Amino acid sequence: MPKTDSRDKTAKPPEYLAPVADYFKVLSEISRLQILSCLREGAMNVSEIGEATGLGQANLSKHLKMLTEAEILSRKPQGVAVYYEIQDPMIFELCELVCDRLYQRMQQKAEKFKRLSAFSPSKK
Amino acid sequence: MPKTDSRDKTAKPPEYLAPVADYFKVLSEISRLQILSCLREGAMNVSEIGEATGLGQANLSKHLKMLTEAEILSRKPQGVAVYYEIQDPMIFELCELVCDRLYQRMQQKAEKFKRLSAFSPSKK
DNA sequence: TTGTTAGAATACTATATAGTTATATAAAAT
DNA sequence: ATTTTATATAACTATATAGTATTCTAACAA
Repeated sequence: MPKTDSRDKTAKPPEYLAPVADYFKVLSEISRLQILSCLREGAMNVSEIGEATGLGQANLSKHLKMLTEAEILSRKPQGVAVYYEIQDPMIFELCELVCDRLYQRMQQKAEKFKRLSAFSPSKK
Repeated sequence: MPKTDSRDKTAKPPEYLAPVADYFKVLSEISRLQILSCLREGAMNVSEIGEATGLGQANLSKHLKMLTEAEILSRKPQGVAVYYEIQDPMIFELCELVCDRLYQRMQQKAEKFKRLSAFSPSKK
């Protein structure tokens, strides 16, 4: 019996990955991150979000729909206005993880640059 | 002096959100998640990844390039083959957070369905 | 009722990108 | 040197989607 690599080299079927990919896709657009960013402070109605982000009305409406369907935001009509608020704060965990990591990387690159740059005094 | 809402209603400038959006975008495609999924077990070369995922060679090569440029994978040529491996395991934290949450939601929906479905005995 | 306002929906355009085919490169084998 | 093999790159097509202009709906106000 030939000794073979015991790892499962077959990837998981893509169907199971689709919901995860879809979730990340919602978070992969600047406009939607802008919306989430300004809703951190609490609920806002569409007009307010529009002012805060500078997004056009129809465009904003579409993004809000996506975020709501992803169950990231919840939708609360109040008279003629509609308030949106964060329904799942986990997104901020995700964003912070990514932000922190990107920051670390920048720091590391800056450090490396400092150590190796041509005009720094070389360490002896 | 009018008492105004003290919240900062101005969203952060989009430039600062772009790197975060870009990062999530890398994780927002099934094919790339497939690649990451099968690299959990350790380094693999391109052919192996191709077999495991069923992705076409050129397509796979492009995805690997993206993942490498995002500093998620690292690239190790070995003779004529090129091995890729996870460089930043943080992605698995992210994926797990999302997976767990999606699972919770499904469970909650199942529970709700069970409690409310027309043919269950109604609680007295 | 009529008008006004907030938000959603529709239709359209422009751009980005996943996948594919074909070609290029470069290491190893002959 | 030539061939073979592994990977990368370039060119192309097809699809998805962000943004915008426009229309629709529904709540409230006059």
